[in-house]
Amino acid sequence: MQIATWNINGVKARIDAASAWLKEARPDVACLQEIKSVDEAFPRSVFEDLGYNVATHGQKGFNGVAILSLRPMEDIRPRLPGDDADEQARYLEAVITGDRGIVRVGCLYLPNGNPVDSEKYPYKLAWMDRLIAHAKDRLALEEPFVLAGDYNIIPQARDAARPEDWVNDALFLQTSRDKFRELAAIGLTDSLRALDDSDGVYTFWDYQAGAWQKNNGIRIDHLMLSPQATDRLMSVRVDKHVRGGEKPSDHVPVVIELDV
DNA sequence: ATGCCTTGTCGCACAAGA
Repeated sequence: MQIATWNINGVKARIDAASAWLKEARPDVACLQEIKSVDEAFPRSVFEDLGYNVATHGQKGFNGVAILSLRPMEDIRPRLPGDDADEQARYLEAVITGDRGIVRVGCLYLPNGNPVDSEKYPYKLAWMDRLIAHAKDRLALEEPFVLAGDYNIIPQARDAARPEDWVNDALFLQTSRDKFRELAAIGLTDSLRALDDSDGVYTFWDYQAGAWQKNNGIRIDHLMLSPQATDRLMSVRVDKHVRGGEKPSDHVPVVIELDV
């Protein structure tokens, strides 16, 4: 089963690019972030016509996540537990049954956190604490579990073309990276690093200042795996060419293959 | 040091992103 994550930066603006990639890659599951759409306005039929079941957790104007799946989804749950007052649509979970068992997929859009001297940074850290708590609960189920999304975290200096540009940024601050390391410490494996130790692997290139042309990228989109999912990990790839396409998102898809 | 670009909301520019 191929499972992908992709921050599409607006579903309405990305209908053509998303359709083209889904036709080409045909992932079994695609976790989308920043749909920037309410549920009622999400162009479901575009994806249903491509054979996908659609689950959304949207919000007006900003944020919003969706899961597309060729197979039926069960136990669909929006919202990250731990703060009923949190209005931001950043988490959606579903269970999908493959030929050799189930996989639980969490689709997340972790807060950016900039500027770091604003309320946005403590919100990011608190959201990460809730994610760690939720991941612990899910790990206790001992299922194949994939936590896929835009983490807005550069894990290490080698995950940025110009790490010196990011030292005071919420994506690379030590406090942010330490919280990401906690996810690994409780038992989640970074699927890309499990199979690919090379430098220069990026998933985001800013629209500004010719970042794509200069390959000034960062790796912030991750698929983190429970031990039961890691045991089934066959491959991982970044579909970098998508960034050079027509009217692209500033992120590209990351795709894993699990033997489930 | 800041903006560089892109998106969505309705706006007659602005917030937010990373």
